[in-house]
Amino acid sequence: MHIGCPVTEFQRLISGKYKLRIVWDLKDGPLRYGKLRNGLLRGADGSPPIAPRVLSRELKALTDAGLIARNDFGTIPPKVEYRLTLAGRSFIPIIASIQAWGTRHLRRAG
Amino acid sequence: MHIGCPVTEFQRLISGKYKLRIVWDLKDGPLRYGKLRNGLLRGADGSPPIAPRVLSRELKALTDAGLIARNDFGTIPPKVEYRLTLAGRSFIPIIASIQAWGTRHLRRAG
DNA sequence: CGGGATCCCGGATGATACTG
DNA sequence: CAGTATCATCCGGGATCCCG
Repeated sequence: MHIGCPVTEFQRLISGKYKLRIVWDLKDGPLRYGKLRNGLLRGADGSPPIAPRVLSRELKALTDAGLIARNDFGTIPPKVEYRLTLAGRSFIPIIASIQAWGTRHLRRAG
Repeated sequence: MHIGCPVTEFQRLISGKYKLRIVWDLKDGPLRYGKLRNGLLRGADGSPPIAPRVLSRELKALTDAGLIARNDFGTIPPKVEYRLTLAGRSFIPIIASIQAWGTRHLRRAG
């Protein structure tokens, strides 16, 4: 596949409702699937909880993209950790900018 | 509507295949609909050209979001310009970071 | 506990034709 | 020139069930 424009590619890369949030939530260290899931639940303002399929899907996409890495401990019961790769970590400042920008310019409508 | 997390809100805001590109392409000054359209065509690597409906839709969304402004000259033939608002302009550095990051980490596969 | 398999739905995207 | 109307389609997202 061709890459025409890095911006457009980025668009595709983070397409997915929770991708940025996932990367962001991993900034302080590895998290297990369940923890990640619970973190994404925040906003009990009526927003539906994330479906396992969706979280799984986005985690896989981010892993394939090289932003995060999967650590399967292979135990019973299962334990799987996700952590940022170097590429993923290098992206954190940008999300921070986004967050700052959003806080200033997306100030709630209601 | 509630805003849980600025990052998630941002996700929603730029959801749309070309939104970031549109903002980015406007950074050097206002552009007319057709110019914008042609600019988005780049990447004649087989990627389908943007459908008028889609461009129109994204422009409206960005306008509603307050990132760009629409200037209708009301002439025949029609002339409509789009330009960044202050909020939109303040977002340019972030897209620049994204571009820089993408150039470093999304290095083309082919 | 961490998902995979399956089914469903709505919205986003795309192609084409048409108009003020 | 700058869109809108219309129709077809694809895909992301959600819900549920189940298994190792």
